[in-house]
Amino acid sequence: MSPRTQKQFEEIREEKRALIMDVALDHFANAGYHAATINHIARHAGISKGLMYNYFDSKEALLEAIMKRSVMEVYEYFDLNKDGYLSEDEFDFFIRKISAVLRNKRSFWRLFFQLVLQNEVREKFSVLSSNPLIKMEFFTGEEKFLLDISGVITDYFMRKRETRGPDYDPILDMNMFLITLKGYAITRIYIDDDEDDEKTINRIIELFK
Amino acid sequence: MSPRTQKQFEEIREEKRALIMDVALDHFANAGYHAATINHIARHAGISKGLMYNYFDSKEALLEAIMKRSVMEVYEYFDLNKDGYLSEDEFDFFIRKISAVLRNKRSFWRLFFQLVLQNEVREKFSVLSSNPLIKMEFFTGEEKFLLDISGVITDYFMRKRETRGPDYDPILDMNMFLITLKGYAITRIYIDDDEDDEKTINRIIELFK
DNA sequence: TATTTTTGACCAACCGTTCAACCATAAAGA
DNA sequence: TCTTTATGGTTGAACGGTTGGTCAAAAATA
Repeated sequence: MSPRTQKQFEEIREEKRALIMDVALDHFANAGYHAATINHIARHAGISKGLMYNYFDSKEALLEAIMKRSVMEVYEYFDLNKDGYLSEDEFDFFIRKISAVLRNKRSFWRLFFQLVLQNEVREKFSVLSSNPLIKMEFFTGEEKFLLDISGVITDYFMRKRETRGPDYDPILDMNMFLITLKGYAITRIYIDDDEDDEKTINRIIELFK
Repeated sequence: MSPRTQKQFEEIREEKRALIMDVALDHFANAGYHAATINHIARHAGISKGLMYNYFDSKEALLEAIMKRSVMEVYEYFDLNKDGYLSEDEFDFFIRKISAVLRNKRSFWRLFFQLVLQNEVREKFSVLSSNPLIKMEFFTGEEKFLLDISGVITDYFMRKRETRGPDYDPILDMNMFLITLKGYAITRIYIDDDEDDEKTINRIIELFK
């Protein structure tokens, strides 16, 4: 018989797990995964080194948990399973959502880009992405998680062909869109306070709507 | 007295130094600087670990030497000290040069983006860059090296104002150009064989000429 | 033989990880 | 109300392994 109820324990555990993951994400992003140390994370989370291993099996498992949580947060934010269809009216909203998710989760994106830039980490942790930011495949053991907005985007640009003339090249337009999106992402990851951000966002919408 | 002439020694030393740096650059880019090991580099360069320290004082010094060499190569490739002026006619050539320098030195760019994504490495090795790809400041001890094409680009877009109408916003146009350039760079670093590359390049030139 | 290159065993430091021992809590028993 | 007790939280010393770096000795060269 447990002195505390099962639920109490789980709530406390979940809170502490979240705290550790928050601290670790920042440290991973700042120092890089390999240079980051369990000691540093434990100290900044206000717990002992040993306790880290009560919550996460290993440093690698901690990274996996962080990545999975972040991908799920982005996934839920975009709510792609709802319809998976991007209308022209929703396009503004879509771009603004991307802008917001980049701003709000900068540490994650910093870490994400670092990981996908490294071949060996990419293989080890299965953070596969031939098209980062657009397609994120991530699986740990049995579970598999996939965030893929490439289908939605492809669909959107193919439909544009109907309203544009025969000279319209949907593939080229989409590639330019993806390039712009990634360039915007990298820029936004570095520079946080950009007073021209609204202008830039509007221009991107104007160019690809 | 030295059995070989001073010059002979220096030539051999320079060659071996270059070999080590080539191997190290690939390994740093693939595994990440911190995960990369001196042992691995020595083995793949066909020398012993101890000899590494005959050529470079430390792992950090090796990274600095690699970064400095790469920045100098890019610098010489662009030949910016020649005029520092980018005319409209040269714009095509300029974009194609960027494309080529991204393709030819992919390992360096992979490493570069990894480093500038990490705050602590950025501080430690002074690879400063508020605008990566556009401005690279790098100094080691006394020496200082700077690659900055931002001035040339700013100048180019300010001049565009004269031929465009009063509605033309040079700052916005330049920001979009930089975003596009960085997005193109990130894309090109990941994907090496893109049959649509020529189309993309032409479109970028068309958009910002 | 004089000089430089090259080696690999060696070292201290640090890393991720483990574990036996304590601590805190709250229900159960007196 | 106070003590007991069971349970999971928490600690930090300790461990094995790896790393960057050193150095005395050997090999290579002209």
